[in-house]
Parts: sequence; structure tokens; C-alpha cells
Amino acid sequence: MIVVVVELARQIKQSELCHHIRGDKMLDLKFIRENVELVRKNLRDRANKLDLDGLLKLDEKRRKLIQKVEELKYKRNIASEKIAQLKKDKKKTDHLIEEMKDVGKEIEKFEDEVSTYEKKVNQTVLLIPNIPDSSVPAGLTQDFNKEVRSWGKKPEFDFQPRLHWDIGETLGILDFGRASKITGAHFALYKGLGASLERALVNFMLDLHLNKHGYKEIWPPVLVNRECITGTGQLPKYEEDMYRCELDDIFPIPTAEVPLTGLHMDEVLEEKNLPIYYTAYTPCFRREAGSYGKETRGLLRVHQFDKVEMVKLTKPEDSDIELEKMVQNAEEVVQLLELPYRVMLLCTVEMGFAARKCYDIEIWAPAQGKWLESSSCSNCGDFQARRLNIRYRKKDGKTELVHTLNGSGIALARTFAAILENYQQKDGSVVIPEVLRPYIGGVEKIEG
RNA sequence: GGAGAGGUGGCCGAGUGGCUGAUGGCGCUGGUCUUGAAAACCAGAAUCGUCGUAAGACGGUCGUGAGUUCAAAUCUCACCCUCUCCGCCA
Repeated sequence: MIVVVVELARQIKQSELCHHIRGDKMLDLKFIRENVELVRKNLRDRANKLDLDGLLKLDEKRRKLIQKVEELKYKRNIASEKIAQLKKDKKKTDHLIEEMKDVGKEIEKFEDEVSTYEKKVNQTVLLIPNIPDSSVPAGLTQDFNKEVRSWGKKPEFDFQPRLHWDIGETLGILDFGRASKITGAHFALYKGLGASLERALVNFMLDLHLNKHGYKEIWPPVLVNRECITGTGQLPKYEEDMYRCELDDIFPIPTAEVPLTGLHMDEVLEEKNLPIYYTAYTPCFRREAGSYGKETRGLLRVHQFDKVEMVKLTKPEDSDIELEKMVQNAEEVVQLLELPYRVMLLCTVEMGFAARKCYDIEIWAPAQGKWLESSSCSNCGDFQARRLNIRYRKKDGKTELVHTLNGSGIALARTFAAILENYQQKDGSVVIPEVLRPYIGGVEKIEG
């Protein structure tokens, strides 16, 4: 019973929000109407089972009802003006007022219907993913991802390389047992030089993006409200993947992309201030509902991990080139750490909900013999800007939606794992990448 | 958590029931003037939706939502946020 009530409350909150969030702004609905086949193909390429025809029918019904309401309101407005005039002239208005009472009731009836359909339509529209860029390969499996380039050389060992969780536990820098004791499975606890290494990575990455790449540092809240996270696109579709503070209906962020992009919600930016570059270190929280299996060992899939994130707000014509630059910024992190990696252009089905085009950076993990996704850089076009209502004023005085981009620069847990596996020595120690040493008190090696 | 004040267009700021989508100022765009710029002057410009090939017509929008009324920026209620004071607190 309680569960039912909670569920109901959640649905009400959601529908209220859907109404509130751009309920007045159906621009994308118009786009959908005018580009039905494009949207249909998008859904197909992303293996999304949304009922597009059902949506179109609801929308048609909605528009018919709006016409009725507006007709009645027009009638009422004319009468109101007349009443005002009659009152001024001290003439009788009773009959008109009586008539309008009935009209008012009719309006109310139709308006209720409109809002019913509007809610349904808006809820559905929020579930339609972004349209991919034409350069994105269409495909329903990861085999359609395209390797764009690779960098570095895979290390060769004259001994059997050990897995990072093994190395970490042996050196006493990772402690999964105790993490699980105080919290639960799939949490990480860093100890001693492990903790220091994590902190060194954060500081190294932030400094690089600040000093060399021109990003502005932000330290945002890591709990955000429903509106913000609906704006960036994680909601409503992925609610089950999110942690949630029930009492206040706020969410621990799955990525700093959410607060960094949401920052300018409902704002009109100055053209001269674009592009805006933000970077932030935050912990990230993910429930990872339904992902079990081999990928979950060690640091590969944990519910809380650290990440340095990059976000850009740009003019529409600049976003393509800005994405390329952002990927390079992320790559530079990996290059300076001297870890072998490859850059993948993701196919339609592999991209995030809000992404129009997305590159992944995968670092080689020699002991596991596989590539670890360590960064995802996406151009979201105006998709998030529309949901968040972020615009800029152009020279001609008109406003236009900005484009938003986000990318990991980069995710820490898997980078940490890759460092252990790539830099491990025969004696069980791990060499600290040179570029990190100033950040870890000059330590060159972690030994047991 | 308690008490008070407030939330209006890109910004500031008028406006307490009926041509108020909203006076005014700043900023913005175009023009006149100027060698150029500034100043001054003139003009333009909110946003969303519905119908329409279009011109345009109409409907909505003053923190959010509901209510009163023939009619709400204006009255009532709830909620959110900001500021000031008090309390509590890492």
C-alpha cells in the first residue's frame, strides 16, 4: 500500500514537472511533426520502442481541443470588452454576464481535456532521444562503433601481469572488503598512497584544463533537483539508474555534466561570452541497476566514482569543432599519463540519450586484456538547451538556443585501474606516472 | 526552524480588478548627424501556442500551481526561491 502511494506521488510530481518543464514550449514537438520519418529512423537506430504514431495521434487530438478552447476564449474576451464599455456607460450587463458564465464553464471543461492530453504528449516527448549527427554510424551493436585513432604502445611484460584489484589489495591501497562492510557491494575505498594517488589525479587533471585548456573551475552541489536533471536528459528515462533523496526529491548526480550544464537554466547569455568552458571535479553516483556480470570486478563498475568533467556552451555553428577540441583535451590527459588508448566514434545505439555525436576514449588494461571506457565526449546540439531553456542573444537582437557539450576529462576509477595495470613491476610495485609525482609529494613508486 | 520584506521583459524598475504584453531608464539593433567614434535625435525589438502556403488573425504568458470573477500582474490559498533579523549547526 505504502509503495503504491509513493509511486503515485512520484508520478504526480513527474507529471507536474513535465507540465512545468517547457510545457509551454513545444518547439521540439513541431520538429517531430515536420520530421516524422527522421524521428522514426532515430528511434529505430537507437533501438527505442517509443510509440511515435500514438504520440502523433495524441498531439492531433490536443490541437483540436486547443482550437475549441481558443474559440471560446475569443468569444469571452469580446464580451468582456463589451461589458466594460457598458458599465462605463452605466448600462445593463446582466444578460451578457449570465451568458459568459456558461461559456466559462465550457472553457473549463475543454481546458481540463487539453491539459490531460498536453501532459501525455509532454511526457512522451521527453522520452525521445536526440537526433544523431549525419556523421554518426547507424548501428544496433557496438560493432558499428568506429575506431578513429589510437595512441601509445601496449606494454609488454616478462611476467604474468596482475589485475588491478589484485595489485591494489596487495599494496594496501584499495580495500573493497571494508568498503562493502560500511556501505555495500561495488563501492571502493582508497587507502594511503591509493587515496593520495586519486587526489593527485584530480589535481593534475584540473590544473591541466584550467591552465592549459582555458576552462573555468566550478565546485557545484552534487545533489540536484528533478528539473535540472530532466533538462540534461537523464530523467525521466533513467530514473531507476539514479540514487534519490526521497524526502526532498533531489538526486546525487551521476555526472557533473548535470549541474555544469544546468547552471544556466532559463538564462539568456551574451554572445560575446560564448563559448563558455567549465570544468569540475565531483564524485558521481550511479545505481547501475541491472548491470551484473564480469564487468563488475574491482574498479570497473562502482556506484560511486570520481570524475573531472568538462562542459561547454557554444554557438550552434561552433559546436562541431568544439567537440573535436574537447576530445583532444581529454586525450591529452591520457597522453601525459602515458597510457595507451584509442578513440571510438560511437554508433547510434551506443550513444547517450541527449547526444548527437559522441566519442569514447578507451584505455588499454593489459591484465584484463581489454579497453576501458574512460571518457565520453558528446555534442548534445540544442537538445539540452531546449529542455533547460538556455539561449543567447544574437547581433540582430533575437535569441537562439545554445549548443551544449560535455566530456569526461577524465573518469578516475578506470584510469586508476589502468595505471595499476600498465605501470606494475615484476616485484609487485607500481611506478607513479611522472606527471603525477609533483602532486603526490614526489613519490615515484608504490611498494608493498 | 521562527518573524518580516520581496519575486514583473536581457538588466533595473513602475504598476492593487476592465484597451497593461505591461509607463520609464539602461543595454541592444537599424537610421540621421560625424572624417571616424562619442553624444544627441528618430525608429525597431518579449516569448510560447493554435489556425494559415503566406500576409496575418487569434489564444496564452508578470516565481510555480490552484481558486474567486463575465474579466486577474493586480484579490484568496498552497508551494518554491531571494533578502533581513532571531534560533540551531559542520
